[in-house]
Amino acid sequence: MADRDDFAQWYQDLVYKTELADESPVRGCMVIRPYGYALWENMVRLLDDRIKATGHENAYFPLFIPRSFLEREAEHVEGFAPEVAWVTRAGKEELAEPLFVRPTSETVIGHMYAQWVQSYRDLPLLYNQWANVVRWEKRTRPFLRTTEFLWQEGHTVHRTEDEAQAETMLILQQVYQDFLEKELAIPVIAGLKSESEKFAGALRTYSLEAMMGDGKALQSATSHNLGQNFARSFDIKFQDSDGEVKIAWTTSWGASTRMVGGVIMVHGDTSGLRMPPRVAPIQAVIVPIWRKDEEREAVATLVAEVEGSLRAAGVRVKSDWREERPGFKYSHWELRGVPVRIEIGPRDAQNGQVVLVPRTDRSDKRTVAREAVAERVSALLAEIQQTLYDQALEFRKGRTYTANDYEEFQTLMADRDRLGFVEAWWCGDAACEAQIKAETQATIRCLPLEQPEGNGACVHCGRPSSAWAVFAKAY
RNA sequence: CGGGGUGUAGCGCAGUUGGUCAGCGCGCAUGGUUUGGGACCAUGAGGCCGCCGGUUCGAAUCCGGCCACCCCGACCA
Repeated sequence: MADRDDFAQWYQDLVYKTELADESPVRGCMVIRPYGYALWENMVRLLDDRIKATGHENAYFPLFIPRSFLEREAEHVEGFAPEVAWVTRAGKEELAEPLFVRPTSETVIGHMYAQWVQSYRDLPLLYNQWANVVRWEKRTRPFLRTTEFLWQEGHTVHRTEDEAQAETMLILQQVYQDFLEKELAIPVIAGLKSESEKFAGALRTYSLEAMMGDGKALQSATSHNLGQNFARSFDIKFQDSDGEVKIAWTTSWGASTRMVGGVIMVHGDTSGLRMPPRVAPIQAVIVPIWRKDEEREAVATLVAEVEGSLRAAGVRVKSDWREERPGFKYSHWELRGVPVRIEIGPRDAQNGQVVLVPRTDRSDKRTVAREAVAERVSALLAEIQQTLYDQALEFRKGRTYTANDYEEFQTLMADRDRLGFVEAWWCGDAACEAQIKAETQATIRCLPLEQPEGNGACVHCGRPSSAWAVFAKAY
């Protein structure tokens, strides 16, 4: 576990050792275990709150979709066909029309929307669904890329292009960016995807890019302005107030269990996970310490009291009464990333105090009076949440570079110990982008929303460029 | 789908000139001593050595075929 030099191995070991997930009998699929699922549930709750707060409603659409639907949007087919799983038989019967397992639901939802939208008065239509999807990827990694994964996908319909664009940005920034930064303590860069990296069938794709502990980028959420592409293919039309029949504008946006991988890779350290308190399945763990029976009794009384007051204060707390030595329990919970450890031993029972130890700094032990525990733990959780964010941002800043020429660019991308984000001008030519990828493995993660003034020379070809891009190796 | 690798106890591995080669560490069970940073002792449970076939008196070990998984690429949230 201490070996983070082999980051991929460190990551995988951590996922399994901490019991977040386990391998399944089916290649590329994983079992999300209770500890991992509890984390996901907390993420779902906080993200769902934001989705609803911005006016969206949840619905559910079917897992199976008729083959013909996939073929309706040309770019969409091309993009997803290679990784689609098919159902061709039910029992002994061959199906008249094969069904595919949704890799995403634009098609079936578009089909339904066409029936539900008649008038401009029906708009906007703002629905979201929480679902599983299947993409038959060649190469998988737990949470980061699994054959089946869990996510939410929002699908909206609008009257005007401006409205659709506003929705796309609202989701990107007010929903996803806010969620990632405030709840997961993961700083992200919001930006526009290049043409070659955009969603199959979209007009424009925006994403949030986060830097992992090895300097690679993880696309953590995406928001697509689909323009009228899907509306045209699926016949989503409405009669406007001027009496004219118009084609609608749609968006879609998604965030998945991949974000769990982000939490691991952004915050994890050589001792294991570091759960952001806001989503930690267990925010504080009480480790009772005793030798003799009478000590245990005195300790138990204080543990019960502290546990009660923490629970009353809304803290997710657990007492670890297992017959193990304290040191064993410390490392056990550190590995699992519990933000705060509370040690309660005979000395503490005697003095009416407890010892708080933040996961972010084990040497920072704090002795707290029993009456003040709830307040102090709550404050400490907030402090840890902030510390994790600050450290992640600091790390990203330290590994973000500006490349003035291609040689410098290549040097940066080749140095494993300094690997990170490289910002540079880009001419906008897909050929240039492809060559950079072929030569350095780095891709354009996004064109950040915040663009510098003026323009410069493309880092690859030197032609005049007005686009400022973030390049990185990506997951 | 190309290149490389590995299949032996729940996990990690050793054993592969054919015959005390069914073993080690961790974990697990029971009992005891321990307990403020990953304890120790004792006693146990647990494996058709990936699968199928062949060679042989005898195969984890040699031969042939198959399967699975992992790593590195191309594809991707």
